[in-house]
Amino acid sequence: MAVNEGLSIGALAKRTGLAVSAIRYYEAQGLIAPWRNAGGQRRFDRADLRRLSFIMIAQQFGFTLPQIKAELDQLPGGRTPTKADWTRISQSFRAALDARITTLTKLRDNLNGCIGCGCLSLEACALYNPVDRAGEKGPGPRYLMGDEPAA
Amino acid sequence: MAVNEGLSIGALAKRTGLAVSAIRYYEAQGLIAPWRNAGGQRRFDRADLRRLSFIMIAQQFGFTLPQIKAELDQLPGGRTPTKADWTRISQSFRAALDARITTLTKLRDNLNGCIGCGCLSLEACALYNPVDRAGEKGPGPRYLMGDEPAA
DNA sequence: CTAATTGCTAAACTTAACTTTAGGTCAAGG
DNA sequence: CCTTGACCTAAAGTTAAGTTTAGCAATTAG
Repeated sequence: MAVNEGLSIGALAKRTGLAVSAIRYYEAQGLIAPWRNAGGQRRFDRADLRRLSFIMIAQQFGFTLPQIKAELDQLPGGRTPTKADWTRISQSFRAALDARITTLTKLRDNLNGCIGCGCLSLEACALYNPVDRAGEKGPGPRYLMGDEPAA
Repeated sequence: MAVNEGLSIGALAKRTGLAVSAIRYYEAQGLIAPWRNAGGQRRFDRADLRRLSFIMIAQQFGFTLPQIKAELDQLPGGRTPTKADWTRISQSFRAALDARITTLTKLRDNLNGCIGCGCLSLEACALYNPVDRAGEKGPGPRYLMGDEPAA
């Protein structure tokens, strides 16, 4: 337990609450990059705890791993990220979040006037030309909201 | 094109913008229940257009098919649903939506104070005992936010 | 020093929500 | 009547985000 030995994957798992397999998976996806000790085992440093924290929170917000990776890739390569680094990357992040909340709220208000009033037919329903595509959430191809109302 | 022949699956697809395969899939999941014509082909009636509309909108809001089915199952079995029926089922729906928006907003505000300030470490971060689990979005098992900060 | 943990890799399995493919049937127009 | 285009079923493939399994190697506790 010398100061500079780094954390094992199990230790990281315990401290974050993530499964060991999940952490390995994040490495495979390029979200973290541990080094290896003499015996070939992964070693992480403290900064990785914060990266994992960020990943977990970002997922709660509904971001995909590639999106999260894009954010994390903006962190400095060489040195340990500072508070300022984290603040910076959380900015663009916040913007995306705001957009998501706005869209959801608009949709809810439309729901009020549209499904709520029983007008839910394809002709002239505001929900069919949606404000924006509400985030490409969920797996698999996705054909959202239509076209040609009265073909 | 007699008044009472019902719509073919292709017609439905064209009017909703859904893929034919998606509509068949919804039937398999019990979200719609077309009848068959003499030749064994599916026939839908106009009410199904509205059911599909509801499905599409509900998905935009982030609901899963089982959840949507639960709502649709509250529609009257025998007769064609009325405006009042749709209004009623949209109520519980709206409540869930409101909750989702609230959670997201709270999280965003925490992001402000928490990641934004650089405090993103496991000890004493408000985001680690999250307000609520933010919706079981996304496939696969999910271990959310932790425990035992300083084991 | 040895047994019990913990870690390693590669590959297969899981869930949701569909799509694609393969091989055949039905319906509508000319 | 025949040919196209729409439909049918069943089964397999797809994506995301992991988990599970199998068979070994490295660490650590006693």
